[in-house]
Amino acid sequence: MGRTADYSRQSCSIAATLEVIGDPWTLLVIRDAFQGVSRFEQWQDRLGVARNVLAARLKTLVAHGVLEVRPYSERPPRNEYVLTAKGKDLSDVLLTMHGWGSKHLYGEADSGVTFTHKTCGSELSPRLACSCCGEIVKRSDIAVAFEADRPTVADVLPKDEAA
Amino acid sequence: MGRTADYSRQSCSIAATLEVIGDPWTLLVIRDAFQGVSRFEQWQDRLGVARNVLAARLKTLVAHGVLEVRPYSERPPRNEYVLTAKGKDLSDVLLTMHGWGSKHLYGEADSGVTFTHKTCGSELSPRLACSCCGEIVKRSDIAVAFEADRPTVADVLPKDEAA
DNA sequence: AGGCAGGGTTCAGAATAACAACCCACTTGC
DNA sequence: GCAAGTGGGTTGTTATTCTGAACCCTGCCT
Repeated sequence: MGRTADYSRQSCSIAATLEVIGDPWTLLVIRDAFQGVSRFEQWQDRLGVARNVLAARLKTLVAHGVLEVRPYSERPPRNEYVLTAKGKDLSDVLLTMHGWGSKHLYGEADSGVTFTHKTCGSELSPRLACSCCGEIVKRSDIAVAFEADRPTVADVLPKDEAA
Repeated sequence: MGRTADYSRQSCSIAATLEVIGDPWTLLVIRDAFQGVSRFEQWQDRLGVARNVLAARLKTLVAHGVLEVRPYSERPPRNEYVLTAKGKDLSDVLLTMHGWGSKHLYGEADSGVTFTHKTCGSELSPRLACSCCGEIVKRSDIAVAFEADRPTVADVLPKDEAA
């Protein structure tokens, strides 16, 4: 389920990541999860997404281990969805996307959501740092390497047989 | 064009960014562009995407100023597509996605593409740093703020009247 | 001329997303 | 006790989008 496109023959972490978060609405669902949304109706209200699509997205995010189902009521049966550690690690992706959009799309206009870095008080505009040496990464300092015969996306992701 | 989903009523840099790069295949097109791909046939060979979809994606990326058309031959007329500065700034998004996929999807398996940080020689696993104070950003150090009545995505993006 | 390459466009048909209605298990109001 | 309301979905239909394959055009090669 999800987009029609099939990335599974690629052998690339980016393609694999897109297989998980690349469906329409998915990343906005995750964005809202970071802002504390955890229930079906809340997402539905905020996004205006079709209910069946939302249900499908939540299901596949759970299947991929990004969200976790947590029953918060037995009678009547009610679930909420919370980010797992894996899901929380997507914050970097969201923040870099926010940074790019703020810089290149909104410019000075300023969108409705801003992230502030508490320790220094400034509005966060993230740069990438190398976790090994701590330096800010410049594009020119990056070398890309290709290796053949690596596992494809299909090898790595669980089948979405959510039938 | 693109995904059916309509994010334009949102007021959020993330949604705006998704409006530009959220269509199926788009981010893989950009990934390949970073790896030096600049011509129609190259993308088509590497991605296996339908030709009309590829043509549509290139068109909207140009419309959004992520790619730039450059004729490299007059007779016969031939175009190539290269990343603009705006497009090159998407490297951070690609790198964080690669980092997440490598860590959580491929794990030790190692996908076919790796990024090396030349200055320290290690495989790059990016962390976010605050461009203001230079510190590595921890999730707990981030405060989210909402402001009402900001321009929506529709206000900020050019209409895709690529008719 | 015939074949081929690059860069597309134009179809039909299949797979999704959108929209709207409906269902079920309670809980609350009267 | 029963109607209405709420949360969390499912089940249809319709409308778009993607896919796949064929086709077009300009020029180069032989």
